[in-house]
Amino acid sequence: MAARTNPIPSVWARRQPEPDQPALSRAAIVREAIAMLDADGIDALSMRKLAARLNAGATSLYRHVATKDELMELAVDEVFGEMALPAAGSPDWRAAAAEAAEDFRATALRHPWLSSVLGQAGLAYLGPNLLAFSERLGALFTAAGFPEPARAIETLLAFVIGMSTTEAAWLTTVARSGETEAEFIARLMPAALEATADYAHLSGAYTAAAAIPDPVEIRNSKFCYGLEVVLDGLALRLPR
Amino acid sequence: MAARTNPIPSVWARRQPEPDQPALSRAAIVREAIAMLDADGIDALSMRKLAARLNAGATSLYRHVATKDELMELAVDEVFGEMALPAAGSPDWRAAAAEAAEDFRATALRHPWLSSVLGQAGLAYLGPNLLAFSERLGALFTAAGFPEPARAIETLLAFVIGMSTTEAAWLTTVARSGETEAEFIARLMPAALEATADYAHLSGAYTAAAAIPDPVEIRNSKFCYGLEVVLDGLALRLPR
DNA sequence: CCGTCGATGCGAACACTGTACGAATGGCGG
DNA sequence: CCGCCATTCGTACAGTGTTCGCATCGACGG
Repeated sequence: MAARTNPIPSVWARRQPEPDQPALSRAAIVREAIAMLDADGIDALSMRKLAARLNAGATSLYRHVATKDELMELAVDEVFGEMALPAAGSPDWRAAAAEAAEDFRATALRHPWLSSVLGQAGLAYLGPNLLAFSERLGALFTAAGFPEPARAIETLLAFVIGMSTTEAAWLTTVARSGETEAEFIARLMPAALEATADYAHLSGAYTAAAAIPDPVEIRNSKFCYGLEVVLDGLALRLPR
Repeated sequence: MAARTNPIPSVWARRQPEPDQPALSRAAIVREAIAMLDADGIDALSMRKLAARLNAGATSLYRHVATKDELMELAVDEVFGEMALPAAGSPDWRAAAAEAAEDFRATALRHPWLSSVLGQAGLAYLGPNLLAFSERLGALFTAAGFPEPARAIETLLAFVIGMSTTEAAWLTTVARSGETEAEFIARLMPAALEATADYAHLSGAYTAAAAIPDPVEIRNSKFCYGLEVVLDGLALRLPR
């Protein structure tokens, strides 16, 4: 028992708290997790790799976070916190709602892994940031005079989530290919056209889309079109 | 080298093809995978367990399926095949579109794992069944006179996917708890009310929802409300 | 009837994963 | 100075997806 398995503890080995490397904390863990998720996608995040980036042992994380799923919930709510709270007092409810929707989309595209998590956990977990966001959205629709503001929220969010999820998944696929979005489309086009050869409407839509040079612009206008549709439909629910 | 690690091969050990257990095939694998996914959720599906249910060795599956991800893509398109193709010739485009939307939702709720996969892979993978579905939807909107049928499809699908994803994720959470949906809600209510104590609109919405006894009915009417909103918005795009 | 060949099945192994457990350590209150 | 408690972390376990190479089998050509 005399011989320790560790090297002789010396003054030099004793690590002193580095002020720039703030001690392990829930906030630091979540922050670094988000950074890894953004950089390398959802599959690249493992507790071991995350711990390594924090200069910590793998199992040390569990002192601050119960489980990996819980860490994900925290990460999700954290990025929801990036969204600006909808302006509830605005006289122009349409503009305010559109802004909130676009902010949601932008956040989802900035963190494409978010869609994966939403697909599994949904909005069931109510973090404070999402809670605040929904509340303000409710205030917005109530102030606008909607008889069923909750329904309006749900409808708008469903559209935004559906659109952003599809878009984020697409961007993830593109990113995995290592190519530009335009390159990826160009490479995929022949296969897509062949697959849709028997389908008049689909192949027509594909060739039409291919004519527009900038894929980003296509996606933007897709989103705007749908958003206007939803807002128009909602406007019909306003009294008088 | 003389002693084989296998037991002495005898006539009795030699397996004869059982006609009711049709040989390993891609179709059989996909079918069984869907059964497992439906029964126990997405986390319960592993190649080994799947193989065991097929009375096969784990790695035998890879003769018929390149990768687990590919298996998932096949499973997704397979369940898309359960949907009825939208009636393209119908004079009432609204009814036909609504029917397609509800069919999509029903399918997503019958296979709640679908949302998880969509969140990761999106609609990037174009299986023949989803292709056919989209094509018919395109025909429907074209016949109805929409100037931009592709946009209409995308908008409708975004809403349906968003709504179904959220709903499926919720149902998965409920299922994991082992309780009825009503029981689960009842147990969650105090926490939800406390969490939303500071938020007038949210807690109001919660208490209002709690008054309605049947949670299924709430979800149905949520979906219908949003669907009507989207269809109303689309109708405005029809010429004249 | 035998020999060969391609397709199929599968056992073992590899590199990882999330996480439970218990031992070590360090700083702090008494 | 002692004892305690929060924190850290090495080890271990039960899995995971997937690769490799070998065994086996049915069909077919000679």
